[in-house]
Amino acid sequence: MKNEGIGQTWMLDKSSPIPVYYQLARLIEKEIIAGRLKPGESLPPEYETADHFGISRMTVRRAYSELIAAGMVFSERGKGTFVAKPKLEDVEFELDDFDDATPTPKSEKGKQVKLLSAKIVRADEKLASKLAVEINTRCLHFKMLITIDNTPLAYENKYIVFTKQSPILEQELKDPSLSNLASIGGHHILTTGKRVFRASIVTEEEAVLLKVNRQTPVFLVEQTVYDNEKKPIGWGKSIYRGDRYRLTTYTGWSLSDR
Amino acid sequence: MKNEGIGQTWMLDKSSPIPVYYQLARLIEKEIIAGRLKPGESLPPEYETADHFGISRMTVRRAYSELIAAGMVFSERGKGTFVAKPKLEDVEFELDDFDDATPTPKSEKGKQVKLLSAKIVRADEKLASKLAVEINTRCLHFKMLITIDNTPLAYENKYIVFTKQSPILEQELKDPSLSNLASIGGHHILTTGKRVFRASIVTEEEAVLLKVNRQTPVFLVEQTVYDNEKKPIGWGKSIYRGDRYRLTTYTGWSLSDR
DNA sequence: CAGTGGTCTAGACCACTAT
DNA sequence: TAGTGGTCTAGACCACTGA
Repeated sequence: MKNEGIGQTWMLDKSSPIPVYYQLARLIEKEIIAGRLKPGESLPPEYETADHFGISRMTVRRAYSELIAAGMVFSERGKGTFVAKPKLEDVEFELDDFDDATPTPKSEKGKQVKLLSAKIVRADEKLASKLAVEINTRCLHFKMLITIDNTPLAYENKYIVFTKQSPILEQELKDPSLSNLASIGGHHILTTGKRVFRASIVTEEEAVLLKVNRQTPVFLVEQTVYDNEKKPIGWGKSIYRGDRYRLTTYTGWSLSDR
Repeated sequence: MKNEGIGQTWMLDKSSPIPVYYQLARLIEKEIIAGRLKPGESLPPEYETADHFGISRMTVRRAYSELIAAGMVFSERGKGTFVAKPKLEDVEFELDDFDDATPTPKSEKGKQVKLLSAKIVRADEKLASKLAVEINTRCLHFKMLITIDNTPLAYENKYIVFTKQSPILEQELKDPSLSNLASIGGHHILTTGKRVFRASIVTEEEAVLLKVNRQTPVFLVEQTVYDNEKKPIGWGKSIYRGDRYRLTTYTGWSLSDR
């Protein structure tokens, strides 16, 4: 978990108009993105980094703070500062209890992800454009069904760019989130993701899989996962039962509840 | 726009285990929430606050930073630090161009909000529970239709607790967002809001209003706006055409694009 | 115990804004 | 020019962690 300093050479330009703390933060960000600083590993302690670059500890703290605010690292008093695990799937849906009166959040126990199929496909025009690859490029395709207590809740289709060294390990399919799937194929740490939510109605096929009536409302969720270089490496289209899922957002001020 | 210092008396306890910067931030937050520091007004300059409380300027900066991070204030170099206008409706839907290939965001020009009705109603059981008031409490009820180029896009029902001094001014109904509506009735600055999104299907009534077919998918958006004391003061239920609206979220790391 | 991050100080110089 | 926020320093003491 230890780490041997950041950047062999001086890469901080104190005479630059760009603040030192920002230069340092970006430098560390690059180390993380490049994979030379991996999730779980520790950053050099503040004193050390300050020494190494000949800057004040407060300036180092400012740099670390930026990374903390971005969610890339976290610190623990008395222990150190560590690279965080990227959380791409953190805008999770909640299961809708669907009873307006009782805000009791149902437990997600019994939640299961069933892999319906996993195969290699050739990108058609649409998929090729989503993944920004040539048509006919080979991609991994996963179909999954999410159930709770054997009731189907969601149906997911996920595609990731196929990169030769992609042995599909049973083990890695236990949590087939797009970000985990993408990490199978030697891809780097993921940096960003995008989700688009639409309100829609089940198709025939989906109705059968989800065991719901025709005309059942659903969330249609399109998710793209990007590379370090912001190139798409994964794309997915999921159907969430509108009668079981909801999405909640909070806005506004308040120091108190943060 | 000037302001005469924060807190007449010493309210900072330097011997407390609670950090001074945090005490100060909360103190200023209270001033803002209480309305003694209004949006647009300036906070005392950093030097002055530091002097006033006998603390270092860096500590004041840390406090101000917390408020900036919370979105309550903002600073401008050379000018000062100012109380921000609360933005409650900032998780706006985007108009869906609905053509997957072209990500050209349609302009929202021609967008109009038509007030269908505005009246005083008595809270039924459901509304009473949403607004945390007694059944039969009087509330203002607004029905609105949002159109663009005369095409209906969304239908909104909003309720706010009626507080006697609520002269409904035409002028204030031009932008009938919940937070603006709520400010009509002498309510304080709003602090927080919650939105719940569901996927659903239009009712008969809504289909007529929105001029869409039966079975059209829609977003059902429930919004609650809270008081400084976190008591609900407004509640709304809106229907957004699923074929014209979408919701986008971004997740993950990256210092670069912030 | 030594090592870490958390807070705080009392200065400093700078860039920007307004007058 | 005076006033503001933005950055940075070189210390300090503390609370917490782990061996």
